[in-house]
Amino acid sequence: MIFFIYTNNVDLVKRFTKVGDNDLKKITIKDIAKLAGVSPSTVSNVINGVSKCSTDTRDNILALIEELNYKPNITAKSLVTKRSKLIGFVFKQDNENSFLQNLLYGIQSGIKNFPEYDIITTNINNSYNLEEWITKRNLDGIIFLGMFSSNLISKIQRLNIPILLIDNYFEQIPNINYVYSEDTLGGYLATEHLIKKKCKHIALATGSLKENELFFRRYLGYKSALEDYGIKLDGNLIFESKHIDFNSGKILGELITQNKNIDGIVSLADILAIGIIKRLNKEYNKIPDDILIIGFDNIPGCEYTTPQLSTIDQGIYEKGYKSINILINKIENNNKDSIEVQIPIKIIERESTKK
Amino acid sequence: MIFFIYTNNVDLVKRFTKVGDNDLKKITIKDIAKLAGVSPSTVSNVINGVSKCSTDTRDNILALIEELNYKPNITAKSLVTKRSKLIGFVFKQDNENSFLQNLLYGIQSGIKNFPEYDIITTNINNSYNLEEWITKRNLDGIIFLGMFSSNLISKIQRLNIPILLIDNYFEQIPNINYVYSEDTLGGYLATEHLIKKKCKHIALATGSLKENELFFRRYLGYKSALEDYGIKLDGNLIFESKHIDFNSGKILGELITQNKNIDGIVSLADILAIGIIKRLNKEYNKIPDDILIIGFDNIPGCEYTTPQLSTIDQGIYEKGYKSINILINKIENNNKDSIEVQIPIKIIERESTKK
DNA sequence: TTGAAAGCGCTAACAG
DNA sequence: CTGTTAGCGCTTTCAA
Repeated sequence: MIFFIYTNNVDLVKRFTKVGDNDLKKITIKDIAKLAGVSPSTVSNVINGVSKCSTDTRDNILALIEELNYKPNITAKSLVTKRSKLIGFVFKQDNENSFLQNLLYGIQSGIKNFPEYDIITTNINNSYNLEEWITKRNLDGIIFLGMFSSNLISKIQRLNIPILLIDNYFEQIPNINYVYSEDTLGGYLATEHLIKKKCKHIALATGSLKENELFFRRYLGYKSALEDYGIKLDGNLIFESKHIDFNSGKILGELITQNKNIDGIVSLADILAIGIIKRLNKEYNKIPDDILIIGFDNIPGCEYTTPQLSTIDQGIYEKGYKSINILINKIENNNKDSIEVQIPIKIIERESTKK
Repeated sequence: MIFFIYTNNVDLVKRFTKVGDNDLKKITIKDIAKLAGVSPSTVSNVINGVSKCSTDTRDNILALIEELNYKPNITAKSLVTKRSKLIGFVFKQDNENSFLQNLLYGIQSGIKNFPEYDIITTNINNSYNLEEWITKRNLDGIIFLGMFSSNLISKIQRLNIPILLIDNYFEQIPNINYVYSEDTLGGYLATEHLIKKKCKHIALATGSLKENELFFRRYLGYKSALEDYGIKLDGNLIFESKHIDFNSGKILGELITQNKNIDGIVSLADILAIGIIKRLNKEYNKIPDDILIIGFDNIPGCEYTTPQLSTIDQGIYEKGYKSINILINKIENNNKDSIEVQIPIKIIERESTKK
């Protein structure tokens, strides 16, 4: 039988426990208790800071914990407390989430403020049973990135754990938390930016406005800006795409080239804008001389295009960081109120609108 | 006191357990046992398929499990089996991992072949104690993406769990598994591709050849190809960059423009190539007329540039998918042999080498 | 301020 | 083929 020790003071352990020279033992709360000459419950109390005890025993126990590098077994703890300290993170493949890395990195960094917690990820497909996953792992909370059906979300809600939606806008179901960008403002600023550059016929490239509230909000910003500057909204200048990817962008680009009046494009997703640029460059190399374009998201690809794409930065890292903070606070405080947080956006001017 | 039921047959439970109308109860193995009129261990045996039992009791138990939608509590199981069924996935922010999403998606998809297992992620920074994380969560195995110091890996190894390194080449430490691409072949094919297009002075854009074995192997392919086609390797045509990102690419591009002889570039990372293209386009718009360029990785950004970047596709999704498979098989079979798997690469010809 | 005892939900001998 | 028992490492009453 081999045990493992994760301690620097093997001698101390050997002195008090039956551990041979070649054995290794993993320290438990009992070991600490025995060495400190107290009961396991006292050690547990000290660790968790519940009920006070004499400074002496406290210090003694803490010193031992430190010296033996004791780490409580989270599994055992979970079993009794019914908390896994595990947060689920769910995302789909289908959206061009070039920013997934950043977001996940933000989440991972943010969760380090809560040393007990960890992030566990999955994706879903038709046959995948998310409820089972949550139940099986006894998740304490869950984050969804992007659009998921309200049907799914409602189901998950029955499991009675805090839910946080990133970049999703549903009918406001209680006990669901939202983190998104200042999307409407972003749409406004992007449009205003073009207006101030003297664009008169500003096209809108977007995902589905009926099915995707995210785009709809950005669209509202576009609309308001036009109104504020006395430009009439022209439905013919709105180009919707079901899919949000590079090739769909090229298709929109194709359509846009057919209207020679257009002198500005607000693309509500960078990846569409990148496709549009690709298509426009093919026809005539006139960005930004004849036509300006601005995107939304600030994905890395914005820098790769020629010309480089102006855009609305949506603070992706911060989104992840904030999200995990909010969710864990909900969990810890057992707070059922629904919260909505907007991450500030900012405009990034690059070559595609430099005139 | 409120319980939760995750079952469709509340009545059945109520009949046998003290559960009021408004209570909900979470099904345990004891419930199944009681309802089936057997002992918990028998249920456990059936679930885990150990030791045979009469078809009758078996069917009966299975039917109940199905009907009550019983899911074993993985935490309780972990506590006794000492297996968390949790695989750690560690990556850094610093490399431009535009492919992280794909890779992670591959991992997540692959892990669905092992319904008990899940993937738990973290990143590391200077102060982060990875060993503590692994210990705390009692991880069954761990995957590293990219370069990590052999120092770190050795430390982790002491924890005695299977380790799998993706895109990393260390001195071959035993019990460590490797998944990487056919990097040398890729370097060879990329170079040969340019040679066949009549390039005579082929520059190499790369990360550090001393510090990063990944690039070194790709470089070996470059070198072999030149040899095979009787072209002398010219050290002046090798451009190393410490960092692998877009801006470093632009810097390399700057250097490359200073040697007017160069008529082909093999870039051992797409992201460098994209920067190079950006810089070259500024000077003279002569890709692919005067100078060809091919990258390595096939990240989405390859399509966004003008011209679009030819490259070596390294099967990122498959890498993730295979990796998790290998690792879990190691765990399940308690197999200590070290394994190395190469994911096949293929050349993708786009505009930047179309001549 | 501390400890004894029970138990979270499961598995693993060992008996029967 | 099945049940009894003990116990994983921790927390949580409750009593001392």
